[in-house]
Amino acid sequence: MQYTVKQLSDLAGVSARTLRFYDQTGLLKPEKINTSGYRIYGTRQVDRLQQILFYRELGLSLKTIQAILDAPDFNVIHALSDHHKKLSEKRRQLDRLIATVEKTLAAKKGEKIMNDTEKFEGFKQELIDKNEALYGKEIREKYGDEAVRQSNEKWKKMSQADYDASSRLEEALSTELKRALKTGDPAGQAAQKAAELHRQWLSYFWVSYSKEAHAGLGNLYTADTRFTDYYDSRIGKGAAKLLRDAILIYTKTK
Amino acid sequence: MQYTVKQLSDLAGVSARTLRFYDQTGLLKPEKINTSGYRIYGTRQVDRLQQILFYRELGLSLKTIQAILDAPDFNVIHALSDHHKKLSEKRRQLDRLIATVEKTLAAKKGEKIMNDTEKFEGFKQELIDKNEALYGKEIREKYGDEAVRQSNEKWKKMSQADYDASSRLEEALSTELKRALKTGDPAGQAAQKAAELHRQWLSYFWVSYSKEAHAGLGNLYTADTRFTDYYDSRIGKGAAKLLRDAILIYTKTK
DNA sequence: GCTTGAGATTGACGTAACGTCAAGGTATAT
DNA sequence: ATATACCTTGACGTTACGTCAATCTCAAGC
Repeated sequence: MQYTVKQLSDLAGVSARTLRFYDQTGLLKPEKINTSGYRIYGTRQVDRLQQILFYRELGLSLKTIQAILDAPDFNVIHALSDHHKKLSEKRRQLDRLIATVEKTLAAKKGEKIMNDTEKFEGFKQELIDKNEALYGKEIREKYGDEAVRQSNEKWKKMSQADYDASSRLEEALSTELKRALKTGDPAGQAAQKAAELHRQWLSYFWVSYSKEAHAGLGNLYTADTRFTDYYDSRIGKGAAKLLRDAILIYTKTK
Repeated sequence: MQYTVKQLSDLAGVSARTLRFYDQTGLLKPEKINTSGYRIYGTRQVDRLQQILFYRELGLSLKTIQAILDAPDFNVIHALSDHHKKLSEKRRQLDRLIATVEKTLAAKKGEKIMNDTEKFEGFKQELIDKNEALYGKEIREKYGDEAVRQSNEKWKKMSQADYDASSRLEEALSTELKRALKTGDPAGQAAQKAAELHRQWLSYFWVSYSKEAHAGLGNLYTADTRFTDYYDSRIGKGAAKLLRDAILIYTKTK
């Protein structure tokens, strides 16, 4: 069997550059060079390459490998037994390493959950307060104390899962809004999808959804600099205004 | 406590050159430079160095380590998961390699003949090959070569962003499945959410989605020990079966 | 005060094992 | 005849430092 560089490299799973490099260093010379200057490898080279890769896997330097393979008393069977032993050992090492990574990962995840929970609690309280400050009076007047109490209850009961889900929605909204910013068209597909996501996201926080309230919140986004800053800095300049316009269109047409 | 390069290098067991190099790349800047131009390290730097060496031990690149240390809560889990994946891949490859050594040894001893392809069976580690090995045969039989080819094409073109997104989905799936395991109910909210996430995840790998194919893959999860082991070890005992059942319900009812 | 040896500094080049262009020649199918 | 895939030889880039060289600083001993 005869192979060119590409053929052998495909066979062995190494790059053509690697084979040229091995030729250059004398580690693996081709069987011959044809009239066009192409490297041609034969079966003996294939076998030698296999040996090289075994040793390479063990972490030996190419220099060392060459010395081993070119030693006059090199014994293939002995070498292979040796490979087997060392590879098994290496696998045990790798297992230990993986276990360590897993442990670290578990610890970090634990940390993150605690962190998120804490963040979440703080975030919840903040939002309840903000909600109360923004809408409390108005809603109280319109729908009575009971509605406000219910809303706040819902808030407090909001589970971690809900929070996670709403976070994911927020991320999706952010992505969509970024896309929408490229065209800047509030009636476009991306912007309308963003508005829809925003409605879904809202449903995690409001007891009942109404188009008017949604539109009202949209207006707030440009009227209140805290919101504008939040969206513009996280998503891009003009994001708050774009979202507002998208919501206005969304609530009117859907 | 304050240290010069040599003192810190002795303390931490790294060379002074390493510390200078870390300074140069910004990975570990000294606390201050004294009037003679000496680098002076403080306690915070000692702690950071410890972190660096820990992650270095795990095999992460200095670039990655810097990213982790400079953006703690965001990057670390993803980076470690990523690394874990790589290490696991490496482990699987090692297993195959050991098998190849055994085979080669048997061939040499028994004068059996191995063809050139067999000689390198354990060495290749491309994702596509692996994907092909895992899903190829089954899917090929059921849905034809074209589907597999297209899927491989999709893989090749899959961008880093997609990869990241699919990793996140995988993580979310894992979380949801763990939650579902607590009740064990495949029709429950968590399990159904897991099935949905699994569908989303799949969409990153399959060109076209069909309920039948999805259900088929679900069945594979319990029929094939490779999958069962994977899910059960990573998520919990019975995870594979639960996911299968959830998928079956999901594909029938949605 | 002077010497001496350890330790500090900034370059700058070296190393391993390739990866990645660039510029050009070759084989082959249409 | 041309497109495409594959071949060639440079030559520079990469990672994580090692290894000089030339020079400066510090603490100790005489």
